[in-house]
Amino acid sequence: MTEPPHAVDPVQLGAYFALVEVSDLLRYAIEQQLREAGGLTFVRFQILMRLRLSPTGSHRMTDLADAIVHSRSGLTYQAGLLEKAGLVARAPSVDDERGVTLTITEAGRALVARVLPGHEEVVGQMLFEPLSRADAQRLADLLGPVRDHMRAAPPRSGRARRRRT
Amino acid sequence: MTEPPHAVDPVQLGAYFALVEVSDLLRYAIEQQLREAGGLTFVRFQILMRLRLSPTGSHRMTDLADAIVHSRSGLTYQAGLLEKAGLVARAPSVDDERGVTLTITEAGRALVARVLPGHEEVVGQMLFEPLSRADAQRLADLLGPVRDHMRAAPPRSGRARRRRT
DNA sequence: TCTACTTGCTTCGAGTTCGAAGCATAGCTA
DNA sequence: TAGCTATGCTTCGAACTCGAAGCAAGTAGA
Repeated sequence: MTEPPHAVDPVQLGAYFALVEVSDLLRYAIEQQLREAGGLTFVRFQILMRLRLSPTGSHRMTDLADAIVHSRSGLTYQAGLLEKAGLVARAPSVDDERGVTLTITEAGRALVARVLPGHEEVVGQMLFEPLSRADAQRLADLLGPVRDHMRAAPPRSGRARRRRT
Repeated sequence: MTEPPHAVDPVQLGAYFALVEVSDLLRYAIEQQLREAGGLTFVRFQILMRLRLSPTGSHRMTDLADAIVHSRSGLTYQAGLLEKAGLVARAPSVDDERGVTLTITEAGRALVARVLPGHEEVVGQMLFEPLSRADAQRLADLLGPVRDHMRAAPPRSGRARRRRT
């Protein structure tokens, strides 16, 4: 006799609830700050950040969608808005005519530079004020492997993972 | 001379990014399961769960909105859907004529009972498979205080917190 | 190289979210 | 108790999200 495969015990339940609440509250606070500071949403901010962190300042649409855990159609929409605002440039990918490569513009970099300090302040206050440096390290050590596991594992047993459209 | 008040160091950044990714990936997996198992969204599931966990099976709208970190207008919308589906009942609060109390119905309880095993399985697989029991305890111990801090603290220095509408 | 399958992105429609504004009830202060 | 402010919820419009379907370009096998 073995245990049911993936029952959730009370401790796990507490961790799960706390995780959901913390991420929702954090996201809400972040959205407020970004909106006041630069008229950005969190999704758009994440796109700009990912582009900015890239050495080339660019990413393919699909890679970006996976990175920020967003549907491809939703990313198309957001890319359109960012392009219209002059914050990114869209161009067909060089090696694959189907692909679209997004590149952050100077205006995009400037906007990120403008909102980033306030963003860090919110994250610092909301998430890290109650955590010591060692706590932050522990949190990263716990969640890093979880993220890798989630990215690797097929979400439902057996069946193939459907990619988002 | 003191440090900048809330700069984010690389370790914190890693924890922050992992937290955002983990919660997004988890939410996506949960949404899939709930939809397949019972035509529910995560928001509706959270509402039903909160009601079910209450001794009375009821909650006021505002309390519910705060609990699940949702706008009041959004909750009104969802409550309407749940009521139409016969999963909750809406009634004016007894002690405050303005208030609305949501109560889970038997059909609501039945639906929760039906989708909960699969839900726990997804959470167990996605979130807790890479974590030992001690890890889960550590995660809860880290995130619990963070949640309490977020719920207590005014999000922006000085200014009064605007409540969601 | 023709055909069939895959992949990358966009378009589309339906559903969901939010904040602002509106309305009704409560509560407080003079 | 009259009037002011605060609170609880809903309505409304605009914005955003998703999956399905569609189209174009790559890829692999005969």
